Amino acid sequence: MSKREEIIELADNLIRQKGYNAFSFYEISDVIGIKTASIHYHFPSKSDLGTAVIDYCMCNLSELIESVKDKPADIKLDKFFTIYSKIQKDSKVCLVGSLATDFDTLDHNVQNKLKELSGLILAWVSEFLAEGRKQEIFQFEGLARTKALVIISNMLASVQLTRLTNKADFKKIKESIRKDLIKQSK
Amino acid sequence: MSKREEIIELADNLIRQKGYNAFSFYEISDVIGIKTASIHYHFPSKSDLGTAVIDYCMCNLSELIESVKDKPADIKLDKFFTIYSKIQKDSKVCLVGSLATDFDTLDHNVQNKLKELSGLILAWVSEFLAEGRKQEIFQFEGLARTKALVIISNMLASVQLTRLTNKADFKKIKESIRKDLIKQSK
DNA sequence: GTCTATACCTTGATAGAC
DNA sequence: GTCTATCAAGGTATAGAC
Repeated sequence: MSKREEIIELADNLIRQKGYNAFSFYEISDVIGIKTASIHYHFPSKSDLGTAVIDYCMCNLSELIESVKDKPADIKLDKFFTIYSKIQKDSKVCLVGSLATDFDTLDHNVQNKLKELSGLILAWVSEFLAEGRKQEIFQFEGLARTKALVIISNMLASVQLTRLTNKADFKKIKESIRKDLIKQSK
Repeated sequence: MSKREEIIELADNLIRQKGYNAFSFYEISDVIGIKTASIHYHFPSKSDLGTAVIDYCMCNLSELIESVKDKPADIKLDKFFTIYSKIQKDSKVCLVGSLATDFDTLDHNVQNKLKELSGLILAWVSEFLAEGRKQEIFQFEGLARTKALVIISNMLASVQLTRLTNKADFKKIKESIRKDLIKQSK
């Protein structure tokens, strides 16, 4: 892994653990054994690093989407849930949620990139929800896009909320949503 | 309103707009016409101000809970939704969500106070959900506490997410949840 | 690409006068 | 209670040598 990638991955983790405004170049330099000035060689400004982190996240997500594109909708839902299960296991939060709370403090470049990321997530989830309903795997009322917003909201906030209540709550929330969505044979 | 209250209210707004680590004493001093040193008279440290903000939020919520305690469950649900509608109108986020993303950077006093606040919210919502189901106003499966977690998650994240997608999405999410919950006469 | 050195700014916080 | 003055710490960022 290149130093550039190392920096991005560490920054990603720090943002999701502490928030964008609380992590510093020094923390990165300290861990990967490189001086703060050297980080500026790879990323001239903190905003450049911020956008790179979001880009990295979008690439990973795109790969995941591609890798399950021929799988049934319920498998896609599982994959989607797994993203947040992993996040929650580390007591972190998701990138979108972390950056959304700091939105007003971000540079326009970072803001726009973040909107791209949320757009990608929303499009994917909307698509496999619609697909699952058509194939009678899922059941829900209204627009697929609205249902996607509801489900994404749930995951996004669950990882935040279970920092305050109980780690076990995450699983309960997840199972409750799944149960509501999966069509019961009555 | 006392200077102390002025400071708390402004800090509350700043946390929900920019995040805990991005707001500074200077911003407060600038707005309410008092020097930063004077703020330290009221709140020796930033953590003291942080806990005071959460306390203030808990007091307001307790008053709201008390004011609707004899009302039917669906009115309570409306009141609960209205809290987030107001937040969303200002493009802000809720205090719990904002502080949850910064959780690891907060002093223990602030962390504990925040857990108290989330406990209060969760207890109230669980209670009126259980009550509403018993009176056959609401319908849902499983524990009231789990359903409360799901609904709180939705509101908490909606105000964050609609910063990135579309302001109108908030209302759609809200209506979708309400429709799912309110018992249909079939 | 990475280093040293350093500039420059913003913060939270304190001391002491009024 | 509020002020002025001041501090130490920590942050991003740049210049220039290697």
